[in-house]
Amino acid sequence: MAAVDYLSNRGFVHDVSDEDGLREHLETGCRTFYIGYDPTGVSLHAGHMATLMLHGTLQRFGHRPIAVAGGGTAMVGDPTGRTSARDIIKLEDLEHNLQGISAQLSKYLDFEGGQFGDNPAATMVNNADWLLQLSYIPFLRDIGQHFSVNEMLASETYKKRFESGGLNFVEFNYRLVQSYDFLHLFREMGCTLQLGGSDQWSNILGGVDLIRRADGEKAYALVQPLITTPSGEKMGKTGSGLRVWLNPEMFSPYDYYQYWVNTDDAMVETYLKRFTYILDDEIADLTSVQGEALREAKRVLALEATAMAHGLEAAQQAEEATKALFGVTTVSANDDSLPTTEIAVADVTDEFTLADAFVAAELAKSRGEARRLAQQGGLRVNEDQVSDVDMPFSAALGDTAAVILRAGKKRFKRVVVM
RNA sequence: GGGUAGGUGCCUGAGUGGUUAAAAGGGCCUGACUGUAAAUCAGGUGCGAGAGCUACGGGGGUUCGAAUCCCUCCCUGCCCA
Repeated sequence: MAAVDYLSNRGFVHDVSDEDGLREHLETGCRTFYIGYDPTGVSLHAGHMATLMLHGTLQRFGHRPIAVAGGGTAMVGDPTGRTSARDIIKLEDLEHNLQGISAQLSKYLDFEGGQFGDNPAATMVNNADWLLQLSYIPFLRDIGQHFSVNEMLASETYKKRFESGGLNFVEFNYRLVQSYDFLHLFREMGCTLQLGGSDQWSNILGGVDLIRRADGEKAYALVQPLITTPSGEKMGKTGSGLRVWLNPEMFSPYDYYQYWVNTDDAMVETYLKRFTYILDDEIADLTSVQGEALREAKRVLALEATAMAHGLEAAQQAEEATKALFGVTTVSANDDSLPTTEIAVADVTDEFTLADAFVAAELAKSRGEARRLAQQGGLRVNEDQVSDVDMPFSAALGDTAAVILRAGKKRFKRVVVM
């Protein structure tokens, strides 16, 4: 199947600059393409999944991916889709962020080459390397001349910013800078295609236009639909607003698995298509059912997504823990693959109450909250409902060294006294 | 640079000297119902066992008492240059 058709079937295509041209282009050789990653955090999160999958998919079709870390553009700040100016990031943070992100990219892209047949290796570059050297006057002369202010002002992106408070000159230049990236990669690395989310459409087209105007050459743009939850939220946050980080230190594989297994019924098919490499037929089978049976599809989704981000072993552990907690078998407090909080023996005095333990395990923000939860019947030690959060933790512990604390139906922690 | 309107809890947004830890909505949490889904319903939602403490952009002041009045600084929008 042609790459373009696969992407289209899987729901990756929101807009293409020249679909027939691109199909032809991708079928007649190994092409170089890029996606930009914003290094404003130390870790990517589930909101980046769509991008990572798009990136990895095309590599599996034998094309060469470039991941562009926006080290330079992060210093400018993309005004797209924002109602206020982005914080401009500090240089030292940037370095740190780039390291974290590149480690995660390697889970989704093959930087060695040959992992999926004869695919070329992916490369990562930092646009700070060329952007920071630019001289203002030559840039204005060579690049600025190709951009129409009228056109930019008319665009939805900038119009919105005008209405909601205005934007500064730095942000206004973002379009030129990102377009220049594409031109640079085209010239230096033969990159002819830029991918992104549909919010990047105008920025990416800016680059396509620039390549045509400056060098008289053809380049392509393809953007994918942004996925929102049925309640209209962007992906990548839990209900309580926590980011679903890919870094296991920041968001455990168990929680990551839970994030996916809790997928809304209506989104299961979309997610399977976009976030796994499972074949179409199998997806069709999994999603042909209704009601409770859909949970199997969610299980597969969660396992695949977790395995990709954290490895198969971690994903299976998360699945086991899930079965134990929500299934018939009981959880063992001795199972050290469960998310665990360690408490020093010395801390477990008679003053240290059950409420303190729940706070320590991050299942309650304060003792007051633990108390409220208990009143509402939401706290458990192992299987037993907690009625008195002021009892010493040691009493609840008995003569064991580990217990399972639960808050509500879905949150739990294994607590071990060391 | 001048004028003007603002900055309240996770968010939107009331409150203009005293029962205001701060209306109302949203969000979130817990429970019921379920399928670890959605929808619905009930309760909860600063810290503290409590006394009490801390909170309405920052700092200072007036007052028995301030989110509310005064001074000052910072920030944002709008209009003019």
